[in-house]
Amino acid sequence: MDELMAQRLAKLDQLRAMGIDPYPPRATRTHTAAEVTALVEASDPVQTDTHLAPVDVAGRVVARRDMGKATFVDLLDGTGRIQVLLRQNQLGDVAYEALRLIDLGDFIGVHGEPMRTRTGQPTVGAATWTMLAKALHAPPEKYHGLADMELRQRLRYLDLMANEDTRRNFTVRSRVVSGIRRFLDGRGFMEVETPILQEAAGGAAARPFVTHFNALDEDRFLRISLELHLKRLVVGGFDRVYEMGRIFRNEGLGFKYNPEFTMLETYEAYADYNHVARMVETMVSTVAEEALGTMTCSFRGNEINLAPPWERITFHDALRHYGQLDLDGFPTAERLRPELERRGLEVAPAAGFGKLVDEAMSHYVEPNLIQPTFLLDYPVELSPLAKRKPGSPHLVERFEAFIGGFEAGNAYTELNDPVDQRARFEEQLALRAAGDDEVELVDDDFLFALEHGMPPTGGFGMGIDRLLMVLTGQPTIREVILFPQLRSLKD
RNA sequence: GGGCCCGUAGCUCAGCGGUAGAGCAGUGGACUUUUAAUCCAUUGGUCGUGGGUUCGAAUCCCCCCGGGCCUACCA
Repeated sequence: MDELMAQRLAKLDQLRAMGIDPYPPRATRTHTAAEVTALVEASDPVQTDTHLAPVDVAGRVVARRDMGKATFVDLLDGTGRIQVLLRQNQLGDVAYEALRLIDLGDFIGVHGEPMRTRTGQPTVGAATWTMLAKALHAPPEKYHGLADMELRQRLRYLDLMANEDTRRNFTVRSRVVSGIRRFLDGRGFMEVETPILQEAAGGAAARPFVTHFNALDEDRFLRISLELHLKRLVVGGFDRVYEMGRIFRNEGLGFKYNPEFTMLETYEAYADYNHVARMVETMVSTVAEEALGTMTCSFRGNEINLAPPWERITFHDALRHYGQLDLDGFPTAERLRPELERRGLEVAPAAGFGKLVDEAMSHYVEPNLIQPTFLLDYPVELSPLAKRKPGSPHLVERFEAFIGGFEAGNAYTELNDPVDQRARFEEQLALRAAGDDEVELVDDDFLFALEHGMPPTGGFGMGIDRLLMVLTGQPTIREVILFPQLRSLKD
């Protein structure tokens, strides 16, 4: 039925008949592909008879060019490609004939001298070869790679095998994540882990996933943010904490949405949102420089420069500037809604002032914030966990960071007044009663913690996946998540 | 959830009422410095699934399955 697989299974049998284990438990490798290339580059660049000491390389067979009594094979390992040259007079007739049993996708090891070919290509001239692991399926097409989006996501290993860009994106992701940890650790932050299964999912306005804890016969919610637990730790006396971990929101899929995504949150006692802004622009630009070698990147047709300082503009000024909308003239939901409707914006009937303002901002301001920008001082209705701005009781000390036209981070001077916090939760409750089901829930346990005193604190949150979209220049979040959510396949 | 588009060989794609095609991969052959190797020959298909229209369906219509883009809610 599956003829290609049957052929490969037959080759397995032939290998075993020759006394060769097609899946040996160990491999010998003295050099990676990159190391051999460097070794050859560092030696006499002219092709000569000078002999370098033999090396052992190992990798997946990704290309094969059979020339009769000489065969070229390209091996791919974690560091890149290396060409090997297998010649009948070097290997002997039996070992050379056995090359028939090597297919694309197999892992082999080669022992031989590093050399250059006539064209100067660094190559290992094989003295012997070893089967390391036989593949039973053919790899994707060598030139076009794996292009089908669905296959690339469902069979990510094939995507990684075939497409160098994919390998690069996830390599960058790894470097960015470790770079962020290094940056924060270097500033005296302590990494902590807080519960994913929670009795109440708070800290953000989003629908949670629900699961059930059998032993206690109680429902649990998967966390939708990290905020409330991290602040409890600040109450407890950990001055600088952060967590980078998966959070879950029971919402739709889209080019910038995956229901599980990685969130970074930091909390720094004795800092405010101005401190945080300086830290964020320094952190993102530093990490970009480390991971990409540059502070500029290309995203959705724009060249983005991440070098600090980033642009700063207040929420009010931005709406005035980009939307010709002056909130001073529309201070309540009752006044603002008809104005937005007059302008042709669609707004939910249950939307309170906060949601209306947010809608206006998303429509007029957000798409214009291509270069990194801090949008400062949000309306209090939109930010139930942020501290009010002195002298402006309707504003809070909050910023969102925008890059490439969408939100990449969110920060505030944390609300540490437990009485005000309780009042804000209750305002959210009123919104819920009015029909908005995506609001902050009252969290009495968190309030009890705040009542014990939390120092003035600057907090920050950032979607790592979205940052990665910008840094790698990928147009969809699925390109920076190894295994994005997909509908399950039914027979 | 709504709109538009896509599903053909292991992979990348043509074909869009009249005998199912190409390139790569595979198989056999030639070739000891190639590198998208080249050259000769050749195997391989329930055309996503199920129904319908038709003398005849990969092609037209409908249902379903999966995916992509746009759109709405959420970061």
